[in-house]
Order: sequence, then C-alpha cells, then structure tokens
Amino acid sequence: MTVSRVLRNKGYVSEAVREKVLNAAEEIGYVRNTLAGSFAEQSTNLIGAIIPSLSNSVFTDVLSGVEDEIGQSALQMAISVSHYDQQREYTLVKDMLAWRPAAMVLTGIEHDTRTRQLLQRNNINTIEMMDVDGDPIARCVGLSQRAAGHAMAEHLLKRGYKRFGYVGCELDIDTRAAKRRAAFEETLAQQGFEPERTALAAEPSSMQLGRQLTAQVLQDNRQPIALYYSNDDLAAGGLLHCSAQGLSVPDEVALAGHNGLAFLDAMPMRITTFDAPRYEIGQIVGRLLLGKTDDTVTRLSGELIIGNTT
Amino acid sequence: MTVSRVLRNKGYVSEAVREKVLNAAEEIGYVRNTLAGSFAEQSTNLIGAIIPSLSNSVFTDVLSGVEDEIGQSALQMAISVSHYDQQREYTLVKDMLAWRPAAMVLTGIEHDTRTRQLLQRNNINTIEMMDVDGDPIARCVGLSQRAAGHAMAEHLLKRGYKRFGYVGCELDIDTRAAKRRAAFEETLAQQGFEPERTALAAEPSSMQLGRQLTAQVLQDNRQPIALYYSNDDLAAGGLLHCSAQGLSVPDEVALAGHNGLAFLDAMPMRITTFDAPRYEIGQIVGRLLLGKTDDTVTRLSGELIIGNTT
DNA sequence: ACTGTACATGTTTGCGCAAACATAAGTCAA
DNA sequence: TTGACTTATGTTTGCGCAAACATGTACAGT
Repeated sequence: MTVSRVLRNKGYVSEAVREKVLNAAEEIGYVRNTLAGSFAEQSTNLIGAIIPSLSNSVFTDVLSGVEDEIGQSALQMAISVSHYDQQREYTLVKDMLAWRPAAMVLTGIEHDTRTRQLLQRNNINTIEMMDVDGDPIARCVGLSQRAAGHAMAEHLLKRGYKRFGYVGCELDIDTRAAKRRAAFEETLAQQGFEPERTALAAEPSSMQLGRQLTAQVLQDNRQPIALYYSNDDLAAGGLLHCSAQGLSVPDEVALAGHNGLAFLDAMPMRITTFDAPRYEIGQIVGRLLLGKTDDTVTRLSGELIIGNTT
Repeated sequence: MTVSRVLRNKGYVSEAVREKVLNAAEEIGYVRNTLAGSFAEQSTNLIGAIIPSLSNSVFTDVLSGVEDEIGQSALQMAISVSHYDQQREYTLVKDMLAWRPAAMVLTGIEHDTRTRQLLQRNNINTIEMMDVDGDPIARCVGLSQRAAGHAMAEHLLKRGYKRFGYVGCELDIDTRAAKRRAAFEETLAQQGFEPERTALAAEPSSMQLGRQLTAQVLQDNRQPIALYYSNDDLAAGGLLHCSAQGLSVPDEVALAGHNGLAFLDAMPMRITTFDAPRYEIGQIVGRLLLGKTDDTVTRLSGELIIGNTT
C-alpha cells in the first residue's frame, strides 16, 4: 500500500520512503497494470468513440477537436470504425462497453434500436455528434443537417435558378446527407420546384465519382441548372467535369457542395458550400467529456459559404 | 463456470443449459467485463497505435489499412496522437503499456531512447510503420524515405533542370520529410548541384502555407527553377501561387511534391509527386498483427508519379 | 459387471490493485 | 499527564473472470 500511495501521489508517505520507492520502480521498470487498477476501482478513463470512416476527414476533424480538448486530461480515447453500418456499430458499442468506458461518443443520431437500449439501460454517458435532428440518446452536439440543406436551397432559389439537380452517394447509409437532401427538396417544393435530374451512387464518395455522376446528371442537358451535391468531394469532381467539358460555371451549371473542406482552396474556382464546424463540434464534445459544460443539445449553426460556382 | 463456458463457447455445455443461460443473459442485459477477463487471462486484444496527427490523411490512410485488415478479428485498436512530439509519444506508450496491449504500432522509426527501452525491456510486440531507414525496435513496414527523395532528385536532374529550390515545413519534427530532403540534396550534390533557394516553416502543412513559402522562395527569381516540396499540400499551394502570379509551369517553375494524395486530382495540373503506398502499409501492419506474415523489415517501394508540373 | 471415454457441471483459486480499516509513533495544547 | 490530532505504515479484503482441478453421469465395448 505504501508503494501504491507513492505511485498515485495519494495519502501520507515520508519523503525518504517515497524516494526509495520511486528509485526501485525506475530500476525494475515497473509499469502499472491499469487492467488490475481499473478493475479494482470499477471504473476506467476510457472514452469509446465510433466514427463511420477513418478516411473521411469530416470525422477525423471532429476527433481532432475532441483529442485536442481531452489530450491533457487522463481520458484516453479508443476509436472504432463502423463503416456506416448500424449493425457493426452495435457490435462495436457492445464490445466497447465490455471495457466499462467512462463515456461513449457516437456519430450521428440514428442508431440501431439495440444500441440505444444498451446504452440507456446501462446508464452510459453517451454523446452523439454531428447531427441534432432527432431524438438523442442522451446528449448531442452538432449542426442541423436539415437546416444546411434548407439554407442551400434558399440560396439557390434566391440566386434565381429555375432548374435543379441533385447528386449524391451512399444516401442509404449516410443519414446526414439524406437529411440535407430531404430538406433541400422540401424547400424547393415549397416554391414549386423539384429536382429535374438526380444521380445517385452506392459507392463511397470521391472526386472521381463526382465526375461520373455529374456527367450522368447532365446528359442531354441544354438549359442552365443548379446542382446540389451531397458533399464537397462530389462537387469538386463536378467542377472538374464541367471544365473538362467546357461548360461555363455558374452560368450553364451551378454547383454547391457541403462540408467546407480545406482542399476546396485547391480548386480553380471557389465552390459554394456549407461549412460545418467539425473541429468545434469535437471541442465541445471534449468539454462535455471533461464535465466543463453540461448541455443536453448543443446546436451549432454552420455557415453558408458562397463561392463563385453559384 | 457453466455460464462462462456458454458465453465463450468453450468446453462442454448441454444444449438446454446453453439456451437458458443465453436467455437469462439477454434478459438481464449482461455485458461481459473485459477488464476482469483480460486481467484474469493476463492478456488483452488491444493494439496500441500512435500516430503524429489525426488531421493529416497520410496517417489515417495507414490506419484505415490496418483497420480493414484486423476489423474482423478480435483485435481492438486504440489510437493516440503524439502531435509529432517524441516526449509525448513516450508518455503515450507508457500509458498504453499499462493496459498490457497485445502489440504497439508506432509511426516512424525515430523515437525517444526511453520509448525504445521501455518497449524492448518489456518485450512488447512492436511495429513501426512508414519508414524503414534506420534501426527498428522490432519490426517495421514502410518505404525508404531516402529513396523517395533520391528518386525525385534523379527525376529532376534527368529532366535537365539546373536550378533547384526546397520548400518544407516542420522538418525538425517530421523526420521522414527531413530524410527525403537530405537524400534529395545529397543526390543533387553528387551531380554538383545544390538548392539555391530554400523556404522553411515551423507551422503545420497546408496549401495556404505552400503559397506563402513559394512566394518567399521565388522572390526575385528570374530563371527557371525546380522546387521540391516536403509534401503535396505545400506543392499544391505552390501551384496556386504560380497560376495566380502568371508563372508558367513547368517552364519557369517546376513543382514536385510527395505522398500522392487523392486531392491532387482536383488541381488544374497533375503535380509530380511520389506515391507512398499508405493503405498498403497499413494492411501489411494488420497482417503482421494477425500473425499472417512475419517479416522483420517490409520495404515497399512507392512510385514516382510524373505529372506535368516537371 | 467392469473399464474407458465422452459429456456435463461444480469448486477453488489467483490475477494486481486500492478502499477500508487497523496500528502506531510523533506533536501539541490544555 | 492526558487526549486529540497529524503523519506514516501495515493488513485484509474484494473486484469478475477463467484456468485448473474435481466430480459426476451416460454409454460404449469387452
């Protein structure tokens, strides 16, 4: 126990003994067994985080925010990847709970019923991030995806576009993109418009896919049209297609994406997009984890970034 | 014990009891306590991975490869971020070892002496990834950064460039970039050349920084010059600077980057770069972790991608 | 009937740590 | 001198699980 006291800096220990213990620990290369410690204490400093993909910077941006916020604390983040699969997510949550984490961080607000049950029944401190449109398990931090889709529709309508198209991918699994699309189309409908052309794909997003889908959606198109993409990657691919085809942007084809990714700066034109405050969302999640704030729903607004493609 | 046997599918259990146990477990919402289990078994299925940054896709690409390879196995990856700081890395390794991980995955081959000692003395199954130039702790998977820098110098020399410049950032902490630069300059020196201009920065890489540094390195430049960048972000920024300034690429200014990031497809020109097989490195790391292969040093070659900026 | 073997369940034990609870020596004020 | 308190160290205990071992049942072949 005296050794334990020294190593944890807890309780009374004389200076002489303290030094002897520390020297001995150094000498034999003692490494605390967190397994035993956490087991005895019946609690861990683990934060289980589940994101859909590691290769989409949208999610790693958020995690960076979380990391930077909790990096100095004792909390440790364990990251798992669901591949946008709610079944897989359930399995991961289950596996993660077996470690008795201090909290769980999930992406999005839609989950398998069993996931929700599991977390609530076990009274897990759960935070959902990125989305606020829906019924959170406990607390959530994000932006309204619906508001983003709505804002983009409003913008395009205000610009005077009369014909619209939608280009998206993986909408069956990317529920946030699906929400943006729904809000976008509802807003158009309120003004009596609807997307005349739509191109969808089941593959993961990429610029290459954006080119293909844009070619598809513009086939035999003769009049000006405004295209809303499910994300910036696709929109960037769309822009490349247009310049390759000699289509004038935004006069013949207007383009709008979503996310506000940094790589858009590399494009020959500034693509209109909706900047989602990803890093900031992560920071707030971090602060919630540290108990620095305690809101149930944190709704960030995001920002419509009007480039010169609309 | 019978319950334990059912839940682990191990040993003899009658079908009747098995079902009763499973039903009961389901009913009370039993969740295994891995803490207790791993503690008792004296081993875990944890893989501790440490990368310098979550916001640099170079590293998340590698992790994606690892993840995809071990995703179906029982192994669980715990990711930590060192912010390119070897002291911090040491602390993270120490914290991680307290969890008794099955293996540790580190980035790069240069580490604090204590990190190396800690891992070797405790006989930790360690894999270093991304770099193979040096003395690995145990096993390593990567490409020769020196070979990459060498190849790019050879290419530029073959193209007939006579004046060279180097643009890089964070070279004091990004040891891989520093190695590429060193090999690049050594190769030039062998042919009697040396970089006439150099621009360095301590900030993290970004296209914006690439623009600034390129402006700096080209100040008062009047003759054709070939610039080697420490990575693609900076090179892309350089290209943007050149087109903004009306400099002809590659006649007045030639540009070469490193990594082969996908976003280069978005650029108006195809930037010459060196494609590092990041995802593949991750896959091999995953296979090593699963014991499917067992090489000490896996040296991948990478590929020089000649665009139209050189 | 006896032996050997597959199948099925139960009991004891320890993993390393820290909470809780001793114990004891020293200090200080009344 | 006593009692109250601070400082310092030691002892017991249990966290939940699974290895190791013990026990028991059923049924085959001889």
